[in-house]
Amino acid sequence: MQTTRRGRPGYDQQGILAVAVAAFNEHGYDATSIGMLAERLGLSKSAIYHHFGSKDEILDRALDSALGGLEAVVDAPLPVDAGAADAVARLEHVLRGAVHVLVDQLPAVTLLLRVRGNTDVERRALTRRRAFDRRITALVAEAQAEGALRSDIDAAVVARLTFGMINSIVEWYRPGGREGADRLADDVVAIALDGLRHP
Amino acid sequence: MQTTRRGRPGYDQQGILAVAVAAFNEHGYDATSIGMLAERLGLSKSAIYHHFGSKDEILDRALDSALGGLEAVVDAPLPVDAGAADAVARLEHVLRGAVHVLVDQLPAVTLLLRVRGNTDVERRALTRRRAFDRRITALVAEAQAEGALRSDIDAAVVARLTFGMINSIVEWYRPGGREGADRLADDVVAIALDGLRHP
DNA sequence: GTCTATACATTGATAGAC
DNA sequence: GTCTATCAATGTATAGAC
Repeated sequence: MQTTRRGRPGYDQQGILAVAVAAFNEHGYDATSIGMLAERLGLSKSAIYHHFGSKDEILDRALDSALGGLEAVVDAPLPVDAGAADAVARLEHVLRGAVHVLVDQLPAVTLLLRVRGNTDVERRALTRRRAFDRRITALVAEAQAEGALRSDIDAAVVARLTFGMINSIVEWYRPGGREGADRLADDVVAIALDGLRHP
Repeated sequence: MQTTRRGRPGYDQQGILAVAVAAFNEHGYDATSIGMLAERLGLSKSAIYHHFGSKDEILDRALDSALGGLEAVVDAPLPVDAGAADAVARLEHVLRGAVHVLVDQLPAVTLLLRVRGNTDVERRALTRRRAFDRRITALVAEAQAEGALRSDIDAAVVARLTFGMINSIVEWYRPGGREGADRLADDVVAIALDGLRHP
């Protein structure tokens, strides 16, 4: 890890990455030139190429960070005890975890959600995203089989619509707003599981 | 309207528009060059400039089409009778209508949802989108005031999450799939209003 | 670790013939 | 309504000095 900052004026990869991801989200990856990044960083274009081999590599690092965060949520869905929780409880925990990853890594996840698969880097990221989706769908199907969730809607559709709701948070959530991540996760779970209709 | 096709080999604006929107959605607006459009159309670059003044103008036309469709849904929310329906019924009707517009104008709406506001054309489209969002939020607030919807979640958050769910349909829905638009609208309304939990 | 200078491809857009 | 030819600007990336 060369994340340790020693020389004062110089940037390290993390510093450049943060600025780059912000710029990618503002203007889109393609519309963001290396020159624009250089300007924001107060560097020359070639200084950036000292840290990253290509523009694609910058994107690759950012996407890996976001995917790692999301994968960690489904990899460790156990809240406190090791007791085998039912599928709905695990699903609810995953939904809350995903909201928190979205909020905590807002720029990287935002970038991830806009990837369309036009380059090798983007296609690899999409493959990992699809694997994530399949695990969510399996969890939904399990909860349906347990009789805890309604079974009149296809599990894959449920997974897509529910995560569509969660993912849309990157479109409007800004840190420091009225809504905290915990409250937001409560709202998402409330709508997804119990609906908007007044009880 | 010069949509009427007279000369056989020549393209009209609509024909070019359809190909352009598809390309924009595949590669992103910025990554799609006029040269790529010319190639797909079997035309030269300058032939395209005969139909549209600029690349921006092509985007403008496409976004206007998508926005018009969505605005029509909230402008005429009355199903059959002119009787003043309650707010929940009107909201449900708007949700279903939005799903249908998404499915019917999938390419144009997909493009609209990816706009970030980097040019004047994009900013104008975003302004119209925000006006649409405000009308949805008002409808939700009205339904909450009537006591039909739960009031423990902010109306604006409800509107954003619900339409986040609907908008995410463009990410995976493909015409001709198992799920028809009507069925999909049923699923969205079922989850949003009544939730996933087994009754 | 940063710079200047530059190579080389591609871009959006225009001019003018047919 | 379409073409060829061309422009100026901008893009990614590299070479080599400090």
